[in-house]
Amino acid sequence: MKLEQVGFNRYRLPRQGKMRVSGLVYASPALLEHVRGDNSLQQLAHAAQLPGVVEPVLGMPDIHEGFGLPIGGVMAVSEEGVISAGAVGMDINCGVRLLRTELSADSFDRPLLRKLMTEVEALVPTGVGKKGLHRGITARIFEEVVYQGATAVVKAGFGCPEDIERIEENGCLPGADLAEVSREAIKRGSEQLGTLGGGNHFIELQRVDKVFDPEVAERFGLFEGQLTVMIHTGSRGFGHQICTDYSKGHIPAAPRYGIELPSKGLACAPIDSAEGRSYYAAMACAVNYAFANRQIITADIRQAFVQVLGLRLEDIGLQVVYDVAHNIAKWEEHGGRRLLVHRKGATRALPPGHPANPPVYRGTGHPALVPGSMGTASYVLVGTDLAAESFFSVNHGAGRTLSRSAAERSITKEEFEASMGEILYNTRNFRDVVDEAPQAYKDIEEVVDTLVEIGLTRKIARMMPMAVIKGKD
DNA sequence: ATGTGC
Repeated sequence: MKLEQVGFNRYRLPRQGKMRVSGLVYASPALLEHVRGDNSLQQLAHAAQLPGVVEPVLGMPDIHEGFGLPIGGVMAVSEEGVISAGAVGMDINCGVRLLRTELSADSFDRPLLRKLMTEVEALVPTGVGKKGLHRGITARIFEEVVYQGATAVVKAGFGCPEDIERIEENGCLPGADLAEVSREAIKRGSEQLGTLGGGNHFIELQRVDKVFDPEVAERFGLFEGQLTVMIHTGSRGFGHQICTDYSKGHIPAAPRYGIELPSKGLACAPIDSAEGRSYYAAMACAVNYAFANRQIITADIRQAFVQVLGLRLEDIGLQVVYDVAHNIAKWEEHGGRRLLVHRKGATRALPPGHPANPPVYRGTGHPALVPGSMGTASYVLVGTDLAAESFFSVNHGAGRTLSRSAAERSITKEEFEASMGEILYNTRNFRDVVDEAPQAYKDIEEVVDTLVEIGLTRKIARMMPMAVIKGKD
C-alpha cells in the first residue's frame, strides 16, 4: 500500500483503488515496519471503501491485522453510513478497568501477593469456557444487565453507586434490545457473567512506578509506590456469539442495499436499516454485559482483598479510577456532526473540559487506560485538543507483533521466564501463556511515545505489574 | 477474542 509521510510519526494512506476517504496512521520510524508487516493497511483501505465513512480512517501505533477492521483501527461513519460487526470486534466492549488502593505496593512481599492471587482466582473463574460462580444471581438479573449494564449488578449487591460515575457512558449504552440477540448468545452469556476469560485478558496487581503529572494523578487518586489493580476482560462468549451471528448475517444483507463488501470481515448494513438497527441493539446488550462483568469482578476482588488482608474495605480502597471500552461503536458528536465511531482496539481519550467527560473528570479529561503485555508497563493517559483529528481516540495497548501461532513457534521457555523477571504469574505451564509472552507484543513505551510525541495524548502515570492472573484451564 | 478449524 502507498503510504505518505505527512509529519513526525504521521502517515497518510492516500485514496487509492475504491477508497472513498484517505487514512491516517500513527507510527514511529521503528513501528513503521510492523505496520507494513501484515495486512492491516489493506484492511484500513477496505474500511475506507464503506458507504458513509468519514475522513480519515485511522490506524493507531499498535495496529495489527484483525478480522475486518484491523485491531488498532478507528472508523467513524455518518448517519447515512453503515454499521459493521467486524469493525467493533469479536469481543464486544473488551475493555479495561483500573482500581486504586490506599496501600503502598512495597508492603506486599511475594507470599502475600501469592495469597491474594490465589484468593482472587478462587472468586473469579478464569480461562476459556468457564462459567460464573454467581450463576444463581446473574441468571436472574441477566435481562436487567443487558439493558442497564453496570447499574444492574450494583443493585444486586456488587459494588456501590459511586463506581458507576467512573465508567465510560456510566456503564450503560442506550438502545439495547435483547430480542435482537440469538438464543445461543443468551445461553452462553447468562452462564459466563463474572468470569475473566482467556487470551490477553487478565487481572493484574500493579505498582505505580512513575507519576508524570502529579496534579492530574492526584485527581485520579494515583500516587507513586501505590498498589493498583487492573482488570482486562470483555463480554465473553456473549459478545463473541453476537459478532459471529451478525457478521455472517450481514454478508447477504449488504448487497440488498447496494453495498459492495471489500471483505467478508467488514460485512455491514446501513445504520438506518432493519439489519443495521438489529446489530446495534444486540451490540449494546453485549456492551452493557461487559461493563457489568467488570463490575462483578471488581466486587469479587474487593472481597478477596478483605479476606486476605483482614482490613476493612474503606482502609484498603479499591475504588474505581475508570473503566474504558476498547471495542465498541458509539454515537458521538464530532465537529458538530453526529457520527457512529467504531473503535476496535482503540481507546476514547477526551481532553480536559470536553462536555462528554464524566463530571468527576470534566476538568482533567477522563483517564484513558492502556495496558502493556504481561511483563511490561501499563499507562494512564489523557487526551488533548489535538486528538480531535482521531475522533478523540488513542491506542489500546502495545499491539501484537507475533500472531499466537508464531509466538508458540518462536519463543522459548527461557526467553519468556527472563522477560517476566520478578513478576509473579499464575500459569504453571509455559505452553498456556507463550502466546501472551511480552516478546509477542510491541514495545508499549514506543507505542505510547509515538502519540505523546505528536501531542495527541499526555502521560499521567505508569504502572508496573507485580502479579498477573491470566486465563487458566 | 472464542464451548479456539467449516
